[in-house]
Amino acid sequence: MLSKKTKYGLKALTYIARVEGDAPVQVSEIAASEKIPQKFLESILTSLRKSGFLGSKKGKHGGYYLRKDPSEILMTEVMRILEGPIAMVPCVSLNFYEKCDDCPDENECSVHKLMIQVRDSTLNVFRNTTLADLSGS
Amino acid sequence: MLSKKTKYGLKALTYIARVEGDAPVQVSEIAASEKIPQKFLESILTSLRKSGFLGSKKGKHGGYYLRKDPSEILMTEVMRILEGPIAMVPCVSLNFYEKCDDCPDENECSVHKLMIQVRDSTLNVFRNTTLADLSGS
DNA sequence: ATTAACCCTATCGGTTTAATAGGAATTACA
DNA sequence: TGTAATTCCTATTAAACCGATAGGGTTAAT
Repeated sequence: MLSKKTKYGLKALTYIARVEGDAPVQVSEIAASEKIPQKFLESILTSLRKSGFLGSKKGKHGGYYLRKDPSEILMTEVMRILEGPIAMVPCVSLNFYEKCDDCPDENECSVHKLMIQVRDSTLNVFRNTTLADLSGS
Repeated sequence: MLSKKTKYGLKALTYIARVEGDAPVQVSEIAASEKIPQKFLESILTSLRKSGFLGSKKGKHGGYYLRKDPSEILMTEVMRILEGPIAMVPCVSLNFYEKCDDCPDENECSVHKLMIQVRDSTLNVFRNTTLADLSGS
């Protein structure tokens, strides 16, 4: 299941990408427009800022803005920040690999084989989708 | 994340498919061989029995057996029983659809569009994989 | 009768998720 | 210079879910 955090984060990024003029976009505006609890959204935008996707301007008339062109923001990167590993099991994760306690040999594990296929097909989607694709009509 | 329940369930099904002669396979044997907590595994096999994948024989020398040929057990079906929806959000789920509270129009939701792609690519894997594929060398 | 196995219900501790609370720091602008 | 608007920071919470365990009931082979 996609977490609310990820869902809200993606919607917020899309909103900013669509709206963006020169002025930064305020949390309150995004929250109201996308029906996202404001305080929760604040924490999500913070993590997107800390990971480099967003910049912020403090104080009155402050807000958030994209630090890259939407076409350069890949879903693989966004998903890994918001949702964590893309793979369904750590033993097939490229960025968050962990060995299973049980499996003596990954190559003989039926789950391993299946989950590699799922990972690859999902990666194929995320690698070929950018924020520009999401925000475009 | 794939739940332990699903992981254990898949491993158990694979084990049964590989071992199967005429005699049913015992929970204790699967649990020991695959390093799965036995009581937990019992509950998993129960749900696989109730959903028609497995049959059981009670009493001494009892156990579980497949009710269909492995080549006829599709991952789509197994995953839906063990893990639930294949889609990452209910609003793109084929079998567990739910409308989002927020979204006024699904067709304009960027998350919706992205998650349809992910769903389809994952479905494509599960629809083309059977237990025979998992248990085959 | 005894034993081995599945079957059923309940419970529990831990973790994660989603959200809220309260204020501190910063900036625009009158 | 003061006030309002806004991001920033830390802490807390309620609920849900997950993984596992407990304890026995039922069934069947020998």
